[in-house]
Amino acid sequence: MTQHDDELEVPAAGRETRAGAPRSGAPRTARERARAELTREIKEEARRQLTKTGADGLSLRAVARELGMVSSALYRYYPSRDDLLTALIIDAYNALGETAEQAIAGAGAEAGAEAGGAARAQWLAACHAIRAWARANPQEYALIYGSPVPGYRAPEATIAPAARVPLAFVGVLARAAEAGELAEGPAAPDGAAAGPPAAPPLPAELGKQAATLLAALAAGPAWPAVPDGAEAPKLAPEVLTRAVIAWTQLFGMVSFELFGQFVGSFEPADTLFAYAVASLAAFAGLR
Amino acid sequence: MTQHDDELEVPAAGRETRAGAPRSGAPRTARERARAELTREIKEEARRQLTKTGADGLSLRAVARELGMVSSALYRYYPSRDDLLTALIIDAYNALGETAEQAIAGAGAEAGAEAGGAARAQWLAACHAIRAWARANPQEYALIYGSPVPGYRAPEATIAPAARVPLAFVGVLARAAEAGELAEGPAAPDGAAAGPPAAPPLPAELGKQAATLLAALAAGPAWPAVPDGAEAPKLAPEVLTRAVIAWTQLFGMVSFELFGQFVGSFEPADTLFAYAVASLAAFAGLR
DNA sequence: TGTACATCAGTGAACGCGCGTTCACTGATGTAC
DNA sequence: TGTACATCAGTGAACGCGCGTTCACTGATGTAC
Repeated sequence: MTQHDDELEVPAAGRETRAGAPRSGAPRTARERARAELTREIKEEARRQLTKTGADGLSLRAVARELGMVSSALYRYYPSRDDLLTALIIDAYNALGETAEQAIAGAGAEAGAEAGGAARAQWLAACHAIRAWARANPQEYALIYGSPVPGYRAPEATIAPAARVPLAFVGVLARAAEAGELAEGPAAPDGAAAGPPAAPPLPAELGKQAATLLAALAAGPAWPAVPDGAEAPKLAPEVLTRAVIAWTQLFGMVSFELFGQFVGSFEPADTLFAYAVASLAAFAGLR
Repeated sequence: MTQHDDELEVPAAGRETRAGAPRSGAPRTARERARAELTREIKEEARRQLTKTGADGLSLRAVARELGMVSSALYRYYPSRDDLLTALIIDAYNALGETAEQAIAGAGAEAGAEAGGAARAQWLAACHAIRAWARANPQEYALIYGSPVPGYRAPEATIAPAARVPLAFVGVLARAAEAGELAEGPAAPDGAAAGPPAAPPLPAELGKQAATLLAALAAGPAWPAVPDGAEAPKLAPEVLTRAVIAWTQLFGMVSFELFGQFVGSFEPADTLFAYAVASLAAFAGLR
């Protein structure tokens, strides 16, 4: 499976030939170029079909048909249907992750002028970008945040891409903490004036879980979007926990909107969404 | 379709014979009893299979096989696969709705002694009951709150059962409003002492949507769990909107837990869940 | 209470479809000398 | 630069499977007189 995962992205190149050293960089021979291109085309056609049929309607034969190939030819590129699905899932996570990261980068640049509130602007931008992406790519969204495809078990290779969005949010909070833009620090449980979120204190077990996760993040190689600092910034468990809650609210709302739970009530959901996102940014401590 | 929906629950009884008047009540003849029973058994076997295969793995042939019938025989009971699915969906919505309603009723009874906070206890009880049901019936949960089954369009008959949970929550809030248990009334935008939620004011459009929905609820026949009062209780648009946000958070969190987005971080999610639910109850104004 | 007829449940065969995957094969592309 | 061999992409047929739905049928259950 690990071998496959490598092949999914850059199929022949990046693999060792039997005789020589591993090849580097981009494909060189016509064969390798053709292979890389077809691997991409198959994935794109599969994504196109996903749009119409949903995750488990995805059919290798239909993809091959549309590409003018015979179905068995696909097995030169993806060893099974599940591997093709995995590639689509990874792509979707990455696309959404990049969307969020770019929104944050963009909001950071814009809001650079004003002194405070930059982190809040980034947070809101990420939320709105995520919603927009989900609305533009509902089937890909459903693929990663909908009910799991029965019989399919996501391989480890999906974990890192799946973490990009949460990590992006954590990055925003970390920068906010450094810049002193959080309404409530870990040691200041009740700053009355500025309107801090009125949430109950963390239960012990929850605080431990949050601390463990923070430690893992700090130790991990992929602390997000915090330029160069070898040390991961400190973040209070309270803040992380509230961010997680805001995160679940965000995706709960997007899912409800996409999956039709709002029909007949809060539609269009734009205003509700903006209000909710702003409320939960405040809840997370951003001001 | 409307005719079918009637048949799904009480198949032969409740329909008119060609010659006479509509039959009333429970099935009388052996045939009618057998029919009602088999209709139920088919649905239950289908639900059992759902547990293993997921929504679109549901197969009429497999259900028939398990019941020792020939597949075509099922068409005497459900005119198509989609109708069977619809029956399962309606059942799931009703089961979850009833779970929530009973939790509320139970918490109401228990907390009847203490003066205040009854509504808050009911709210929390409903949230925990919903999560427990979802964990106990993950496939049924996925059926109604997961990604929509491609090619299936939910008929109108699902709307009312789907509304039970949100209506139950609204009922709790309505009673809380009457009892003066809400932290923030519609006319009191900033009660400083009691720790009101620090949320931005409602945008105009959102207030209008909420008001429209409230009016529809008041006019509708199914104002929930408010004993007898012909007039629907008044609820501030702000309160309704925040409740909707809490509602999306609840289901977002349950979905994340069930669909595996928490693996490796906040698991077990019990403490996180309790904390989140309490926080958002406060956000909705319950104290 | 008994008979004649109508209704209905369940059968078994069939239609027509689509799927994932394997396998022996051919022809083209690449490599080593 | 040219030839001999190895690698690889794509073909076409096949295996074995399962599905939803239709239809003419039989036998049992129900109803009217």
